[in-house]
Amino acid sequence: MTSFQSPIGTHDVLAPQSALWEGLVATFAQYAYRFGFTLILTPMFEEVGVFNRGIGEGSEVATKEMYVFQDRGDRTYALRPEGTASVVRAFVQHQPTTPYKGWYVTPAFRYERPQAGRYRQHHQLGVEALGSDDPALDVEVIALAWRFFQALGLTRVRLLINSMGHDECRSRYVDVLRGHLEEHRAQLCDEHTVTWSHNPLRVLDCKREPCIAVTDDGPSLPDFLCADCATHLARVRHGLDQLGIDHVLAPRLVRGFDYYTRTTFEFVADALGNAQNAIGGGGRYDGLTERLGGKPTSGIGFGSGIERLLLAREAEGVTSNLIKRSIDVFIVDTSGQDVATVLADDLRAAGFAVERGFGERSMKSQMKSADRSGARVALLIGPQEVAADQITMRDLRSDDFEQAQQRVTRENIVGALRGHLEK
RNA sequence: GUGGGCGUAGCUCAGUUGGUUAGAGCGCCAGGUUGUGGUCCUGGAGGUCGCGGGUUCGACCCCCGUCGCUCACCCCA
Repeated sequence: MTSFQSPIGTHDVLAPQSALWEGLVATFAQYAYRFGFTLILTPMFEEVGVFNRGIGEGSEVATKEMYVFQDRGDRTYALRPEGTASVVRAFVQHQPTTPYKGWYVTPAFRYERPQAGRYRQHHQLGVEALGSDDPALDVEVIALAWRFFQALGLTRVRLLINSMGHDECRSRYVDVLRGHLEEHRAQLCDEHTVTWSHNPLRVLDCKREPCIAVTDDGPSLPDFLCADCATHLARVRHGLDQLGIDHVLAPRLVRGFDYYTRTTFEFVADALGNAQNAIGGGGRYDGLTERLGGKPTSGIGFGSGIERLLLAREAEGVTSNLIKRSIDVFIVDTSGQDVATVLADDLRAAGFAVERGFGERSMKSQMKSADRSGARVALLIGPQEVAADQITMRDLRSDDFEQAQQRVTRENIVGALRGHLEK
């Protein structure tokens, strides 16, 4: 019989790696709550229009990378390629009181060729805050991300920030940019000599020398902001300065989704040496609720890729665990399994993480399992202990047989164990 | 979608110009007398050499195809 393996671009995560995921998500949840966000769960698939209208039909993700499928009722759905559109759809549907602040953790799906830091199923955590256009909210969202990265132990992270303006500022800029590109279209890279007029902003994002040269001495987006948008950007930057969050203005930062207005930002991990070094990003999307059929409501959010965060930690050599995931006690029972069964239940009820030997294995063999389990203490139960209604408590970190080991009565074991582990 | 590298035991890898029963380390299991892990010693289990064709007296090795992994371009988390 042939076996199966995980689909292209997907991965199974087992221990001990999975403990890093647990710790990372728990850390994010903790910070999200500190900042006043509550958890939101939305379906992993949506009507395809949620994403087409949300992130923009012309975007790379919507046109080439979505997992679209028909269900048995002939409805057209798509697995979500990012987090924001679903949350905003839910916001429009349920109309919670504002300001609404939700955090999420979710798989995201994009049909692409996998490579370092890029997968067909990856995982994002993020927040969305709707109902206020106060730049102080932008600052909070960015600060949450920043503090979270710090908590993960990341130090080599740069924050790039820009403003897309609102519709009018942006279209004025795009017009001028288009003119500039037309004038210099012959000097653009091979791809953009053909496609520059379709979406001029994309050219800013191009990493090839010719396009960089052309756009470098072209119009700069921040110069085209209206007074309100310019003030907004300035106040966001002022807030970041107040918090000591270093950032640089990145006039060519436009990002891949069409919904952004005003503030956009991206976190780059310099420890990641490849092209997939963006560990998070986001921005303000003041027109998105309307595009999804709701009332005008301003919003801002950010998303971050779990796989990339873990890669960045690894690249920086951060080894902290984030969460404890080891067992406290291993029960070795050579008198049959009855004592172990009840003792394990008692200890678990008392809050200990308990593992035990299974099968009629020798004490030596079970001790070996105890050692490998990482438990600090082994509890030994053999015929002698059963006869005396006692348990032998052995500290596995010690190599001194006499000191490491003591007999405890069955009824005192919880207290003795607690006392020992707290030492 | 395009291109480079790679697929041998659970893991990391050897495998000479194609030549008998395919190896190592780690891991796993069991022993090293009378109930005790981590070091040491001994033994053992475990592989359709990714899969399918082809060349050859003979293929892990050569050729073709295919699947997968990986890296890069593009784009993004």
